[in-house]
Amino acid sequence: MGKHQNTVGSSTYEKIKYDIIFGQLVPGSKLKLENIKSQYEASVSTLRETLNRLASEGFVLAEEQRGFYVTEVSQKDLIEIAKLRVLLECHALKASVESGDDDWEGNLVAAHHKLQLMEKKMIAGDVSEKETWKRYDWEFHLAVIEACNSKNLLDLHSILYDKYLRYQMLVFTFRGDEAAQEHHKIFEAALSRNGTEAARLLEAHIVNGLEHTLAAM
Amino acid sequence: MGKHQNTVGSSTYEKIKYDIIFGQLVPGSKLKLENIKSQYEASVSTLRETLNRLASEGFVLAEEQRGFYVTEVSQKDLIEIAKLRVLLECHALKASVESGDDDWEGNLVAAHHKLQLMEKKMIAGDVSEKETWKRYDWEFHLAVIEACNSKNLLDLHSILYDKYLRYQMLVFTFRGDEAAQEHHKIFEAALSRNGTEAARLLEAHIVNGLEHTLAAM
DNA sequence: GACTGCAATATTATATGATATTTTCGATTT
DNA sequence: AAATCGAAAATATCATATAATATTGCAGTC
Repeated sequence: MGKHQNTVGSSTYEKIKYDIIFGQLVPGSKLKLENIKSQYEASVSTLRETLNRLASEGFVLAEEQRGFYVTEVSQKDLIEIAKLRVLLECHALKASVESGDDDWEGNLVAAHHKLQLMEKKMIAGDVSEKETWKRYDWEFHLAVIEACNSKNLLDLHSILYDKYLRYQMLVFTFRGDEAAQEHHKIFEAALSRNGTEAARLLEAHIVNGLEHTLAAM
Repeated sequence: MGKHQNTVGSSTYEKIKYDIIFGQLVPGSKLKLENIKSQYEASVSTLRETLNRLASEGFVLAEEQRGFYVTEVSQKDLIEIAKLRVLLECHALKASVESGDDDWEGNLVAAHHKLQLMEKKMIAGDVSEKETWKRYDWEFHLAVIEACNSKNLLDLHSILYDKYLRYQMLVFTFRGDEAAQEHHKIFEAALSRNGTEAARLLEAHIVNGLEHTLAAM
């Protein structure tokens, strides 16, 4: 089967990226190679490959001859990221809504359904699966824009989403019912092929999330 | 002085990136570690760091346990990149024109002046310095958007510009007078703080370049 | 006594060559 | 043809050597 066994490199990449996004590695802290070597059980060379990749994506700061640091966070940076996400995701949404086929609709309906189920659980007070919830949120947002017909755009969006997510995790507080309703409205507008309206709703959704996070910082 | 001596890693990064952008390394070709090791005079580990960085940026394709390849080119990819450049650069331009201060104006005037001088030379038939010309083109486009007040946006734009440049170099033909006039109009609109008009002109400039390149592919 | 500049030392990052895995490809067999 | 096996080639990983940066301690000065 397609179950490809992971290399040490790719799995440490996943782990470190995860730990940065979910706050296990604190912003600004130094990533001393000898320390993280034991923590992630990989050799220096492998770690350097990983850290160079993460530096390209902006999760790590690589200072020549001085080592690696977890990227700092700031309100300004969050605002920049949110604005860029609005710009790219709304653009992708409009393109996607225009050219999405039946497969796209099917995927979208499925992603929305799963997200909705999870949101109901969380609103009911069960916060045990916030991990899964975040995955479903990602899958929903991706499903909406997936038919935009631009791999380059989807790749950029993916990184921006993760950066935005990092800030959300930093000050984790559930927006609950409000966000769920916004998702639902976006879903309906997209499915009825009203790109302009869906983009408007998506922008509001992101901006609301931004303000919520800023207020908690 | 701030003249920091380069590490092997950063200089091989520059070299390989340069060779990809300027077509020295042909699209799709395999980057066998032993081969490029002698060509770029660096060890396997150092090269792997470099190639991982370039893979994050999209200039290299890293296939797990199968090695590294120079990213392929295609008309579809070029179109995607041009569209994204329009989206990001026009957005940045409008923000920049709104908030640019005197320093921004000064920089812009200088960059435009230098570009213009070089364009005159090239139109007159001297194609010996296309290297410098390209740098001035970059510096002009950067100067226009530099006051957009978003490091994240400028970083993304920089990578997109390089990807676009790669396609231009692939089919190198000088658009000459036409492009020079477009630059001049963008410059005037930006300086007179007419963001909407400048963005419209910039979009046309990029789209014209795109069509020129597509036609030559 | 506190501060500055300098040298010796310790720590850390960078780079390398060697080793262990994995894949590729051709020869052989079914 | 398809499948299997094994040698050769390539990648992934590691431990170690080299080079740079930070730190410490000590004189000399204000």
